[in-house]
Amino acid sequence: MKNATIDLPSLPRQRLGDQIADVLRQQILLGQLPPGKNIPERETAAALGVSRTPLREGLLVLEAEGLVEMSPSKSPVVANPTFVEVSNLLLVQSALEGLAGECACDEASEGEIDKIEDMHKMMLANVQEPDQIKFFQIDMAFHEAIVASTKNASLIKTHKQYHSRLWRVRFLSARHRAARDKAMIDHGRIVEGLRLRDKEQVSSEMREHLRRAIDNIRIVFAEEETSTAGNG
Amino acid sequence: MKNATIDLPSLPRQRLGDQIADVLRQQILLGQLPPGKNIPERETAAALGVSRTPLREGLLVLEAEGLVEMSPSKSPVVANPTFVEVSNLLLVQSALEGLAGECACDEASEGEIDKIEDMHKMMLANVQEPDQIKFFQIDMAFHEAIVASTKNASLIKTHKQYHSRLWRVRFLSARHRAARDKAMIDHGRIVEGLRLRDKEQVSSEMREHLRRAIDNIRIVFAEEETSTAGNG
DNA sequence: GACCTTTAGTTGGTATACCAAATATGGGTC
DNA sequence: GACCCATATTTGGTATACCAACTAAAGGTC
Repeated sequence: MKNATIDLPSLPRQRLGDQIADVLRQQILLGQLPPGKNIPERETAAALGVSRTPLREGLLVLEAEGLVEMSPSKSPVVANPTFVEVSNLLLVQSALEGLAGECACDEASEGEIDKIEDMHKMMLANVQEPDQIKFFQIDMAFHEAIVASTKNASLIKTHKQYHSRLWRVRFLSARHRAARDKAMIDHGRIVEGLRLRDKEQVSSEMREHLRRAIDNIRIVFAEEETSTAGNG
Repeated sequence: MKNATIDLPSLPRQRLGDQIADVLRQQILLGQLPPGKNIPERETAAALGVSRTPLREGLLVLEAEGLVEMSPSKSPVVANPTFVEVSNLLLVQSALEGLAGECACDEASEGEIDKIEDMHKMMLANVQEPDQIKFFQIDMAFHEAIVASTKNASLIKTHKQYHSRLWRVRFLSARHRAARDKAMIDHGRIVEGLRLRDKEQVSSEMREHLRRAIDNIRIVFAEEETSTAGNG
């Protein structure tokens, strides 16, 4: 096993547990720690070059976020949500982004809207590129930027957590060209509404954008169903 | 100091850290641990009859919920949110409850709506009682019951967290008779909409109900301002 | 040969011990 | 007498050690 020690700054600017949570969260989002994977405490702590105490604190953070499930006498495990659970998550996220759209019309500066529009244009330029990761990352940044422009710290934090839990499945969904095309249409209307500061339009477009995503994700789960059935 | 040891079941059915989080959360909500109060780890652990490790895990839970703030080399402290922060929390909660109202129209059973209506009637019977705590507790249970009827686990959990953070300030707000009267009107429309399964009505009533609460809470902060100014 | 029992090993849960940073306090100096 | 520096104490952060529950495997019995 390669020694995956994370770099420890001599001055602990941040709690080690939070840094560990960040590292593990990245690994989960990127699929290096796939859903269902065990995360034994001793082994993982040794691999990261830390003790069990901060590792455990990091795992508890991820458990609170819903990315990891812990149960007594069993190794913590990367969450593997069902379609219904993901659907529920998307509903909540749609409500959060609906609010974000409304607040952004009040709070976003022109400069922030400029940057949001830039992201939209960059996505348009990449919509037919084979490099899906780039497209997807800008997609996520687009949504994050709108939420950030509301300056509502609670909204930003809660949205970020749902973002993490939905990252993987939305990434799988973004592989479909049709889903990307639909997303671009929605994004265009959102940017347009932001320019006009039209709360009603932006709010409902963002809300419905995510609700439509549920259908795309149903396809992803159906594919996974057939592929796992083929393996068994 | 009285020994406030919590009862430890010989079989740890639940993680000790979570139990500790529950105990401290109750104490914060009830004002036994008022905003700004220090929660030193060693002292508190000793008072609860546990070691620092699980106490710390409990504190981290409360920090994630926003009820406690932790910073290096300083005792954890009970959060003391500003009006702007509370206002932001209420906006998010309004979005969550708006979604809950919509989903409840689809998912709530007739029996669940019966219980929700019972709570409403019980509040009507207590609206002019001096026992504000009882009125307030039913008020909170009323909102919780509607959210629970959606069967959306993520929504329930996130709503519960915001519920905790808003508990104290909403309790202070509920002392005002005018606020209670207004609440009863809103609740009546909500129950009516639930019976009719009118998503649009229930959703917008619940959303606006909480947004109106912002004004009541502004009054609470104004009062606190003057009272602290008087003390200084 | 199959099933039950026991035991060894692994897991997470908790307590304790150690460390470093920050702070408050007391003594010394100007 | 006031201000500065050194030190002792208290804080949270981390590592380690211990424990109880669960699991799985091996050996004995029917």
